[in-house]
Amino acid sequence: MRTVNPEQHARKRAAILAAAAQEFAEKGVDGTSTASICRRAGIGSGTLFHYFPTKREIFHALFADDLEHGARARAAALAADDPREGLDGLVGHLLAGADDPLVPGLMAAALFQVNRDAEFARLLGEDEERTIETLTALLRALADDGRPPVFPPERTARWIQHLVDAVFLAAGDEDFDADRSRAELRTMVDWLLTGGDRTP
Amino acid sequence: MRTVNPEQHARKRAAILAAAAQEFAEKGVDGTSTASICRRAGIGSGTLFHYFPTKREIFHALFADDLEHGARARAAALAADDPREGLDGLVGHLLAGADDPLVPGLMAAALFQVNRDAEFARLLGEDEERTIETLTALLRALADDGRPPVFPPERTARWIQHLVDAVFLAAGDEDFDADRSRAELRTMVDWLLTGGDRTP
DNA sequence: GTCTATATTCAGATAGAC
DNA sequence: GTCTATCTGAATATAGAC
Repeated sequence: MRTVNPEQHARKRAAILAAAAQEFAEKGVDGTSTASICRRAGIGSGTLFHYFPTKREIFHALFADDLEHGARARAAALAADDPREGLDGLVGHLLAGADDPLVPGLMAAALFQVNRDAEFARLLGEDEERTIETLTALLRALADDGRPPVFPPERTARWIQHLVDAVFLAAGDEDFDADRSRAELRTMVDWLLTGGDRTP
Repeated sequence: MRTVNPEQHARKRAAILAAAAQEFAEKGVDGTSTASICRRAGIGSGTLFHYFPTKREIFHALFADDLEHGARARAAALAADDPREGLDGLVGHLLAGADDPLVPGLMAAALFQVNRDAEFARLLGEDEERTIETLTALLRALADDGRPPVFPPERTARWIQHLVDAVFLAAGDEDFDADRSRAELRTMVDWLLTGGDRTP
């Protein structure tokens, strides 16, 4: 009998998600029809629903895949020798992908969906919570090590998250330069961590 | 003959905008029908289109009204005796309204609309540009006065704008506290302006 | 109430793995 | 040769605009 070929399945799934991402970024979730996703992916509607049960789940999967990478990045950050190194690595991971041209459209679609789709809100909310927890733990480790941040660890963690969000928001700007923004963000994080102290 | 009563007209217009704001925040521009705005405002569809030519224009008006306040705030900031005072005042103005419960929904709707409605994008884009110009001018004045910011004036201005955006984004969070966020933002702006120097 | 748009289902057709 | 993964596109159901 014929069996599932995991590689082939994964490849096609990824192709469908890529097509869906373009559509969602351009027209949002509600404005995108399953037919247009099928057209772009070059498949029939039956195939689409063979891979995903509903349109909403396609959108969720688009983000859920990234969240798994996030979990690994958090684990790596906590396992780092120096909390400061772990923190830098995690921030670097959070900023990855900021220069993807689909970011502005997908960000708008996601922000909109968070207000209307409770399950999606939970999905993103839990991931953000985990990130805050990890950042907070790293900041506490630094504080215990005699390097306390400017605000309390939990609030500093929130602000690092805010700064990352700000970079993603700026990604839609005319003159956005991902590398420059990343460098400036690092300077600001550095200040949040040290208050400008230059004691090595 | 019967003449328009400007006060009555403005009152009704404001009432319609308030009803529309709720609908747009909940369901976005495309998801909102003119019928639902009429229902919430307690008016007939004929009345709605007497005040506004199209649904899109209602959405534009919602923001255009605020932008006029912005123009006045910028003028006041430039006229201040000390650039630092003008800057603080302008930042305060930009943060006003962050605790309005409709902010998360309207922010999502606006961000989405910017990607799809060129005229709306121009409306917000020009206002943002003016704000950046004003902030940049104030920062240059400070620099000429021997108080240069951490990044070049133009980039520092962008970051102040980004930080304000980030606070608005955070307004949807569970434990959002507008006053605390405002205070923290002021601390960070303070650092952007001085690099942590405590020379008075 | 009618009518359009579109998410989802289903009955089949094809083809690869055993 | 059989069985199932994979795919298709017409059919269905339904929501919402007018």
